[in-house]
Amino acid sequence: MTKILMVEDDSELAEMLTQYLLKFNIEVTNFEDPFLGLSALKLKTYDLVILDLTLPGMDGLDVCKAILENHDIPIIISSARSDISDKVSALQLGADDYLPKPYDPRELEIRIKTILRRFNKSIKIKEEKKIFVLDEEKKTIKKNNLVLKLTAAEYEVLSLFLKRVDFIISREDIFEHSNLLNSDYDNVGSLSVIINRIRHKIEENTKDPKYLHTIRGMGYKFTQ
Amino acid sequence: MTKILMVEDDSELAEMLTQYLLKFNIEVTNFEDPFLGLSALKLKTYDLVILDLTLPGMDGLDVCKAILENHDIPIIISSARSDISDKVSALQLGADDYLPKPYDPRELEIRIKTILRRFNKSIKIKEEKKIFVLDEEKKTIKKNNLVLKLTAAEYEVLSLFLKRVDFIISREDIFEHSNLLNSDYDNVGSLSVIINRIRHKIEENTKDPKYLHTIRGMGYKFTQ
DNA sequence: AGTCTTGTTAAGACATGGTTAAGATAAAGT
DNA sequence: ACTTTATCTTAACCATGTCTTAACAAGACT
Repeated sequence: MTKILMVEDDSELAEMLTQYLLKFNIEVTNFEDPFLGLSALKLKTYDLVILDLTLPGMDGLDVCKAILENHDIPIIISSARSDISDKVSALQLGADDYLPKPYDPRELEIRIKTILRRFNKSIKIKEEKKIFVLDEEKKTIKKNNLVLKLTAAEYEVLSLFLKRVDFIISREDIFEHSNLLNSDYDNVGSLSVIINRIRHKIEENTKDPKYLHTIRGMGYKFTQ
Repeated sequence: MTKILMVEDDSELAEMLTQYLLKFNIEVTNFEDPFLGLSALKLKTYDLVILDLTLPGMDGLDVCKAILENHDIPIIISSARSDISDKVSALQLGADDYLPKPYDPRELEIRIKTILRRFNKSIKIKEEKKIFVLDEEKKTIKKNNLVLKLTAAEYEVLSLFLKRVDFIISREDIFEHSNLLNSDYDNVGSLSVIINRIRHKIEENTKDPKYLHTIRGMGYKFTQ
């Protein structure tokens, strides 16, 4: 379920939006006071913030700034002020979208989804730092920036896996693509020995491999 | 090319708009009679509908409703009636925009583009909402973006269900389409065991399945 | 000779698919 | 409402084929 923190002093509007977004499995928690909202952000994890700029007696842009400084979370600014400069400064500050009031709840819904999709992708990219790096020129494979000590045959096999991450590779395929290994398709036994040796060099727990998986009846599969 | 179906009884206005939009690679087909328009919608695929509310002798809102009930297509309402309640009910009904006549063709053009962009996005969101995704190349099935740990037989069966979502599949069919399972049509018992094992891997509550349903006397049915 | 690498073998660990039987559930009959 | 019957579920168990792995042998290179 998507959790949204809203800062909106118009409680009627807040209630309406909460009800509307609930239909799309989006849970909204509203805070009429921006400082309460800020402290709530520290206590719970939210996916997105909807922030009303036209707050009584204070500058919403300052709140926006405070949130961005302390949290890595997307923000949608909504505002009754039709001042174009507000829009510009909000986006410059790092807000993800700007909705001039009044707006259609569906519009808000769509923007939320768009932003979350975008945001989740960028999170994925962050996580996608590769653990294993193949250098074909130097004929080395690094794990966490450390060069693995591999024999020629082990390198051949592991590099094949690295070139086809997430794909199932049959034992036959491995023999075909490796000129080192004795290409008798019969000696499947020797391959599992090599796999075993690779595992001992790259896995923490050989019995429950994290990277080099056995796909029974089909072959092996490497996952980063 | 974008195809638009228009329902407008002012043929002069219709012709003007058609000419104008053609410049932007938008093809407009106009129907002066809304019922002709409705049946045309069933025959051809359009990207968007522009509907005039002020139709002679009938309520345009009913037409709007009829379209929305039968088609997943964005609608722009145009109307000479400056009644605010018309606008509200049109949008509540599910129309995407409301243009009071008279309007600038350029305005129409911008709205069309905005709506189509938005609509395409929301279609994408729908697609991304698929909980189960089958990757036949990698031989994996993901639930909520997480690869399920399935045995060969389990994969065979579940992938068959994913290819025929919402259809009832008989036990016999499952045996026919799976080369893994012992194809004695007698050992139906083993199949329910496999189904049971799949359920344990994909359902939260095995006793009350959300996805893999039993259709007593007929077989099973998978629902996303 | 000594070290390193690859292949062979065999024991046994393991996963998987099938079997069974008891129990749960739903539909039909009374 | 109740019993009966057919159907489906599910846990436990087993047979089987597959995979792992240690130990050793053979060869290659230094």
